[in-house]
Amino acid sequence: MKGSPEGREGMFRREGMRNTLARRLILEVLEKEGGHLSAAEIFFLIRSHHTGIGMATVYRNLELLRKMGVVRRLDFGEGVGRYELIGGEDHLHLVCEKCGRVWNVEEKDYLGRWRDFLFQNFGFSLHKGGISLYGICKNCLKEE
Amino acid sequence: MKGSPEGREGMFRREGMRNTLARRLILEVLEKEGGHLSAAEIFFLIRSHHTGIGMATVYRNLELLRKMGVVRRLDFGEGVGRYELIGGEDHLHLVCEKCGRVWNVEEKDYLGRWRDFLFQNFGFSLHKGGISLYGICKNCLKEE
DNA sequence: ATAATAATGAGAATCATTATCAATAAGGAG
DNA sequence: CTCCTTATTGATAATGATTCTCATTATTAT
Repeated sequence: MKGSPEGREGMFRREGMRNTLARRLILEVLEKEGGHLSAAEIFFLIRSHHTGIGMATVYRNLELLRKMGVVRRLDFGEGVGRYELIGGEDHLHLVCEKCGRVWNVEEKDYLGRWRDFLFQNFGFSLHKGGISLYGICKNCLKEE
Repeated sequence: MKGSPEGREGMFRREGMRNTLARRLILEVLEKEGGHLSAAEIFFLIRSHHTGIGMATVYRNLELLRKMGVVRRLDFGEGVGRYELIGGEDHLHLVCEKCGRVWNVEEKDYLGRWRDFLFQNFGFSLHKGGISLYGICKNCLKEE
């Protein structure tokens, strides 16, 4: 969506949607910060420069952007939803259950074979991105 | 833990833990019902036979059992935690984002190779069980 | 049986998220 | 540019899941 010809302004011009400040700011934060941000984190990052943006608006628009296929909601089992922009290389999330860190891994080969396998055997169409796997990371393994 | 020589009574006998009614009932429900139960579901299943078991007790003991390595907490992104007994064959959860159904898949081969790959390349020790993958299931693909 | 204390139930408290609703502002028409 | 329609907003209340509090109860070692 980032590099689409219509650009930011046009992105919301369908179906009577409007190109509002809040939406621009949310996308801006997601682009600049990258990573996996919670609604609250996005809210406070925006608040540091623009007062008068409400928490509810952040939630509403994240849900809207999700439905539009622009962002993806992630759930690392912390009890908080996290959001990332869709686009760029597909990647896995390796979530460490000890330290809570999340490692992005860009890997196509195994993931592709895995996807084919699941589709052929179970008719299950695995998502392109946003796959999370749980375990213990390198660093935490050392400490044991 | 199910087939351990000490049995149910002995399971809690370590570190000053006690073998209480609530704990026995929670384990019983998890065994009988199988599947992936939420705390609320476990609570109501117990309540149907035994009044006077509190919600807080269910949560407390599920967390305890998790720490003991007896149950696993699952998160399918519904905003509710789900619990299953650890043990038996390792399996994957294929979570359908359309219908919400969860398909248990017992598969060792690919999963094992995948685990080896992640360990060798990233030093990441993938969990034995409780891995969830998101996508669209067979049935929902048909309807599109 | 008794004493020491782990565990409990009930309800309050917390945290993330969603719903409500009057006020605001985006964008098309003139 | 101004006016009008209505999508969107901010503030706040409401919800739902989970955790905390604390006086009471029940389990276990003795």
